[in-house]
This record gives sequence, structure tokens and C-alpha cells, in this order.
Amino acid sequence: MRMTRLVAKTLREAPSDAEAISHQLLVRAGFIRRISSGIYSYLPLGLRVLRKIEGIVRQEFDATGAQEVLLPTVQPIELWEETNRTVTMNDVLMRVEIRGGKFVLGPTHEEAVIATVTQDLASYRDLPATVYQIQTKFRDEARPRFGLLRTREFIMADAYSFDPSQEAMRASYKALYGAYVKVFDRLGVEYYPVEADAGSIGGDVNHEFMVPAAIGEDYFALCRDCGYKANIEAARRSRDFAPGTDVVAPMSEIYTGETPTVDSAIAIISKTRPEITAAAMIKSIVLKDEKGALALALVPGDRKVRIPPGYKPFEREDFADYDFLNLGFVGPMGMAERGIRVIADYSIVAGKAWTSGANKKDFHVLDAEAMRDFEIDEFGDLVVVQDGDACPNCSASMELVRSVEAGHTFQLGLYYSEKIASARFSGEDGADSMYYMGCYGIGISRLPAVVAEVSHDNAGLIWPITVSPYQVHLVAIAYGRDAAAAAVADELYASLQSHGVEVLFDDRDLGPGVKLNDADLLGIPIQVVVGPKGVTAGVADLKLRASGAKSDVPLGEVVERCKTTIAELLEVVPWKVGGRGAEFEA
RNA sequence: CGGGGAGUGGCGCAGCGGCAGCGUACCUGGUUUGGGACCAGGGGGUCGGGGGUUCAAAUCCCCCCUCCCCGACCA
Repeated sequence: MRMTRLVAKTLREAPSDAEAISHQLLVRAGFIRRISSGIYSYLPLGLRVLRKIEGIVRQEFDATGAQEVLLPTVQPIELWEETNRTVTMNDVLMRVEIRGGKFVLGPTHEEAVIATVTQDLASYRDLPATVYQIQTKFRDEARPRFGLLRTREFIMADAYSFDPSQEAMRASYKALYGAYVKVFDRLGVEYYPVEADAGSIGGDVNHEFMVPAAIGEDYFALCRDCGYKANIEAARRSRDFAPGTDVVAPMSEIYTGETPTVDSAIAIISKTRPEITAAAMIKSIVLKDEKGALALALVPGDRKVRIPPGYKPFEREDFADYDFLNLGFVGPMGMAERGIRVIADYSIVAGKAWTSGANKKDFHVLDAEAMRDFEIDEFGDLVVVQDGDACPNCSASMELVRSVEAGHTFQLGLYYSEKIASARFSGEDGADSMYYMGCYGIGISRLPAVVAEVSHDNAGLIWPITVSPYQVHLVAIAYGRDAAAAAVADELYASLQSHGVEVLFDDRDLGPGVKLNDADLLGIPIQVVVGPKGVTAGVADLKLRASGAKSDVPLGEVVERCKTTIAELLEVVPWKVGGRGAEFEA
């Protein structure tokens, strides 16, 4: 492609509303343009990057035997009512009403894929099967931000596996997980498949594919010793807490006044008992399960609580219904007698003096001991993991890594099949059976931004060759001014193309500084510069964008050198950690 | 949805009661061509929208819209 013809203009300055570096660079380099909040157009360069990423996904998904389909963007709302997701996904659903009735723009496609394949996967003989699509989706995100990283309209590659049994589902999951590892290896960015929280879907194992990035909205816990890694919502810490050895005084009450938070209570209490810190306090969080039964979660006062599965936090208004629950002064004492289940973090050990709310407004208790002054029905992993916590596998210190979620694989099991009557096939015995499903999503349109976010420098973008819009950026210095040099450049351009090299040719009549700076901004991995000086000497300058390494190449060898350099760059997986990826327990 | 900030030419910004400006980008001519050159000329803006105050509003007041940031939310 000749840049004089290319629909894109580089900008010296990014729009002021572009906050994320990836957003700024992608706009400045002419890859994308913002149309509305969270809604973007792709210019030719940006689309080529998308196509490269899609191509990688297609290859790796196809290699597992998955088959590409295309599901509708506009879906009848009845499909969504069947799974109750008109309610559970209400906030992101975009509804449209047309003559034909009520519809939604698909934010995801579980319902649609089941409706699509049910008659074609009607027998156990048709299973297993995996289909996938690369589709535009729409979610009315509460807050689109960071350019392409969080948008309302986005492109996703989503695969769905259908199996006759849980074991078969696990095999399908493993195959797709393997494809994901290959896809991310080829994208050339550092990534970690981490254990993830199943969310409301439930299901067995699921993984998120996380790319560490300063702008990331997610965190995962990483143990560099044993390789344990889990999303912060799913991460656990070691349960190895020995009982304390304090000589615990009898429990006593203390008037603390209007101190409904841990910090405010400690501020008062520490005046008389300076040794008592937030960590020595029990934070009691009131929960309710699906049936409305109450439970109490106990965590140390300096930690954030991780709500155990099956429970929801009590709403502020709910407290009015229970006079023994004083918001801000709740404690575990006497809860067993009231039939309230007490679940404690493993760190709430006996033999230690705890401070707690006294279940009485404006009062706390001191020197409460677990098992002596209050019962614990059950222990759980109830705290949100933080930097320095001990790894649950090997007890080494873990760190939290800030990252962007780039992909997510789920074992859905029967979650949707149970809700959708048509999700059935005839089993070997002739009876109706439900599909065991898996779903696998990669944020295609998020990835150019993810790559840009982790692969750039002060001069601009640095594309891995696998996703770069072009492989070679041919820069002609003094094109239109120096006939001899221009002729050489034209010849090189034609020659590279005829050898199958994807080449962007800067044939613009601009000063050399502009063109070289633009080449760095666009970030194509191999730059070839030809100008009057070099042509006189019989050489072109070949520069690798990533390393900045330059070398003079005789004009007659440029094409060959480009081809071998491309091959070398394709050979390298720029980032690879030993043991990462392949191993996991499905 | 709560809090904060901003809307002036494609992009970045100044102007803050008295003729709508600068840089960049764009067009024409000329000089220049190995790291964002220079000279001369030129085109382009309902100053986010509506209402009000005023002899006069980009500027002051009211309402609305949009965008950005922080938070809440995030199968």
C-alpha cells in the first residue's frame, strides 16, 4: 500500500479525551477513530491488525476441529427471557423494538448458539461439537473507558462446545484451552492463564487470560515460587494459621460511641489499649443466602471480605428488620443461638484476643476468644488476597499483578441447558439428555489496544510481526525529488510485493524527519529506508523497530533480507515462561 | 447512578461583554530532503443546543445534550 493512497493521517497530538497510551497512539497513528463514547471505527491500518488477530484465532480454533459459524447480532428478546438474562444482564442489554417485535443486540451468544445448533446436534452421534464465531457485540457498559480497552460495541471471538457428558466437556475444554495458549503465544505479549471466579454461572473450572498492564482493571495473585495464579476474585491464601498463644482475659464490653467503622472504633479503643490494631479486630459482615437465611462472615478488621459463593451482602435497609443487628456494631457473640450461621476466615483462630462489635449500639467487646466467647460453624477463605499473602500451595509470598482480561474460558456444564428447553439431544438410550457446554471468549477488538499498551515506546507503537498491519515499512527519502532514488524505491516496492511481503510504502513528498518519525509511530516491525545517499552507495538501511538495530543492506539483497528477517521474527515467541500454560487440572 | 472537569476550524489550544484568533493539519506557488524545514498566498468555525439578560453575548444567567476523570457496576 502506498501511503499517498492510504486512508489515514498521523496526528501530531492525540485528542485530549484519549487517556490510555494505547488509545492515544492508535488514534495518532491513524488506526482508529472514535465516533462516540465506547464506539470506534477502524481505519485500514487498524482493520488489518484486527484481521491478523482474527486469523490467528481462526487457525488455532480450526486446528481443534471447531467450526466457524455466524450468529445474529439482533436476537429476539424471548430467547433472553428463557434464561432470565433480561433481568440478570439488564444493565448492559440494549433493547430494540421494530415492527417484528422486541429484540436485543447480543452482548454474548449462549442463547443464540443453542437455538442455532439444537436441530443439528440432535443426537449423541452428533457430539461432541464446537462452533465459534467472530462477531460484533454490544453491551451498554456503565463506563466505557481507555479507548479500545472497554467499549460498548466490540468484537469478540466466542466458541461454544457441546458434549454429552462432563468428562467429554472437560476434554473439549482442554482442547480449547490449548488453542488459547497458542493464540496468546502468537500474539507476542506476556500473559497468564489464571484461575478465575465462576461468577453467577457456577461451573467447575474456568480461566481468565490476563495480560499484565499498568492500565489494567483487574488483578490476579501470582506466586513466583510454585506458579499459583488466580484472579483476585478467586484467589485464596494459605490456610495455615496456628492458634494464638495469648492468655486471653475474660471478655469485656467497652463504650466506644458512634464508631461504626473499624478505623473509628480502633481510634477510640487504642487510647486505652494501644496494642489493639485493626488486625486484631473482627469485622463481621452480615450475609444472606438465596433462601434469605442469615449468615455472618468474620474476617480480620484490616482485610477486605470476599463474599463466599451462594451468599449476598446484606443491604443497609435490611438491618431495620433485625433489632439485634446494629449496623457497625455487629459481632459473632450469640449468633449461634439465633440460628445464624457463622463462617470465619481461617485466620480467625482461637487463643487470641479479638475485639469486635458488641451487638449493641455504640459498644464493642474486648478479649473475645473464638470458641470460648463465640461459636464458629464453618471456616472459609473469606479475605481478598493482597500483596505479600502466603501462597495456598507453597506458602511463599504472593504478589498482585495488575492486568487486562483478554480472554476467558468457562466450563458451563448444564447451566444453560437446564434453562433452555431446546438444549437437548437424544442419548444412546433414546432419552432426552442435556448438553454439557463450554464457552470461550477472546476480546478481539480489545487486543490491538492490549498489545499497544504493553508494546510501545516514546516514539510510538511496536507491533509484533504476527499482528502488525504490514511486515515491512518501506520509506523512500526524497521521493519525487530524486528520480534515481525514487526508481530504486519503486522497484523495491514491486519486488517485495511480488515476493509476498506485506509492505507499506511511504511515497509521500515530505521531509525525511516526518517520514521516519511516522514510521516509528506506526510501529511496523521492519523499516527499510532508501534515499539518494544510500542509493549512491548501493545500500538501503534496514531497521528493526523493536530493538532499533540498523544495518546497511546492499540493494540487491534487500528483498531476501526482509524475507529472512520476517521468518526470524515469526520464529520467536517474544515472551514465554517455562511451564506456563499447558498444565492445569480440568 | 453519585462526585469532579471540559465542550471555540480535522487535531491541540488562547480569547471570557465590543470585527473569532494561534499552532498544527489542509489547498496553491517557490525553496528544502537521512530524524516532525522555510517563504508567500489561500480555504475552512451555527464558539455543543435551546432560552434569557444586554444597545451589543464565545464571554453573564437558566435549562438541556455530549465527552473525559474518580467511584459504584462488570455473564
